[in-house]
Amino acid sequence: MCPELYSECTLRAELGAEVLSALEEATSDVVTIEAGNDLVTSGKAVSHIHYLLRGTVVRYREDKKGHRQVVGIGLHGEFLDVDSFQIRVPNYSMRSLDKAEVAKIPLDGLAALLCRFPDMVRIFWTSTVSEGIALQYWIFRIGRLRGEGRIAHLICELAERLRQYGRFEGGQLNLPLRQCDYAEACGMTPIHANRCFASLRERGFVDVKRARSIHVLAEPELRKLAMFTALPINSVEN
Amino acid sequence: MCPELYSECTLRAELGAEVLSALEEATSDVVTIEAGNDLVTSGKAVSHIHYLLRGTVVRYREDKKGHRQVVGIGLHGEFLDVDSFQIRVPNYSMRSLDKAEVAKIPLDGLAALLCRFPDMVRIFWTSTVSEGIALQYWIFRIGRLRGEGRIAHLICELAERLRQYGRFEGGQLNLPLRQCDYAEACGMTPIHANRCFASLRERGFVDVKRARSIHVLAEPELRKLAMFTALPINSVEN
DNA sequence: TCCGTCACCCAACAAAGGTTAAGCCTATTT
DNA sequence: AAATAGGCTTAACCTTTGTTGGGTGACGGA
Repeated sequence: MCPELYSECTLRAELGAEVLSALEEATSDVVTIEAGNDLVTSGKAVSHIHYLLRGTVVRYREDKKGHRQVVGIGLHGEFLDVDSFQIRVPNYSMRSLDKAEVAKIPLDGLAALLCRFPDMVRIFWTSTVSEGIALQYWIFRIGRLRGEGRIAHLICELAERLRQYGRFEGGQLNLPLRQCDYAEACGMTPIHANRCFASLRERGFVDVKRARSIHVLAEPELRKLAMFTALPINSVEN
Repeated sequence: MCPELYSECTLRAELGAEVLSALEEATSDVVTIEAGNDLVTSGKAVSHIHYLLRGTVVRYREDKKGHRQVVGIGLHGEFLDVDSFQIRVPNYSMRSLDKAEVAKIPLDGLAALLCRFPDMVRIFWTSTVSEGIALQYWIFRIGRLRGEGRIAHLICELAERLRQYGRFEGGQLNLPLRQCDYAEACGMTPIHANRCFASLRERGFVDVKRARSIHVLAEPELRKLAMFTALPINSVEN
């Protein structure tokens, strides 16, 4: 294992150095996933939890016709599925959008760690709560906003998260999401997502050549349009 | 405190008798909430977590214009907001749909309990994970289904949960939800919810005079229409 | 008994979003 | 330099959903 595997972990401060190095020891593999491949497949038992070292991942549910609903986006430095510690057989899948690097921690190894460091349970619980709040935002986004607002809302969320991680330089949203990924996340067709991007561009709120690099020009207006409020955990404002 | 306060708790088996009676001791009040009143208000700090002894509660987020998006439904026997142990200031509200009775456990009392019974942390964490999975279903429902399917999907979820609690006798869904509550949960207008109910009735899938008592006539068809799959936790099938 | 309220119902029209079927641009491959 | 593929764009048409405005029946309070 290369040293400092978890140096960019977003829970670094909470977990502390000792736990991080214990996690590193418990890590069984570091694998590379090519763009478009599944890390986790719905219905197949998992034996590890995943930490994203590099890349971007979507968590999704698929309907009968193979249409995907994205229900979460994993950014590098995040644990992707601590919840699978409880659900051995997930009913969601996860797929990388670009070349990703993933650290895998076996479930039994994690179980041992959680016994050795009881604080970890609290921290992971808090993290799960945090994700739950984010899911409620996601529901609000799809349930109460129409196309343009949904896209704007998702852009705001991603900008907010990147900013927290110190990776939102110059209002630039550099993520490997394509328009069709935004569509799958926002519950609409790619064609409609395209209309929405066009509209946001016309209004001068964003500058988008390709969805993979969005330049946020007017975040306040974007937030207003999307009725976006910052997540309550890990933020001072509300 | 009357005895056996938590006798109908859905986590009864997991928590065990000792913890339940400790919870009962830690309970500071049991209050009655009239229909339509908030238990928890977005932006206002909470000092207690809530357990629902009687009644039905919706958790919702409100937009600027006061339109609600319901993001969760609490049934009696459930803890409504263990997550507020971490988020002191919630950004959601909770409202009772009928005359409800709620047990309140102060946060500091709960903190003491969690130290005394470390297993509780695991149990509450698992419960939070479970709720997260349910939220992903909720996203799928709104994101990938259209009106009729959404209503069907929500009916399936509620039926499933009531069945787990042994309260789904005779295919009768006896909950105080009105059509407009279904609408707020499914991200549509009450008028459209009405059209969807009419359509489900015409097809013979449900018998609805008023939404407050829905008779499920054809659950398999309903599930198929809604592409509903049972929740993975607390269920054998997948 | 009358009145008001609440939940549900309905119809006509407008707007938003899905479907289908193209075409365009750019980066990569050959 | 031509060929290809992926991501984006557009247009025409149709379905779904929202909007507005009104109507019904049951029920509880004055």
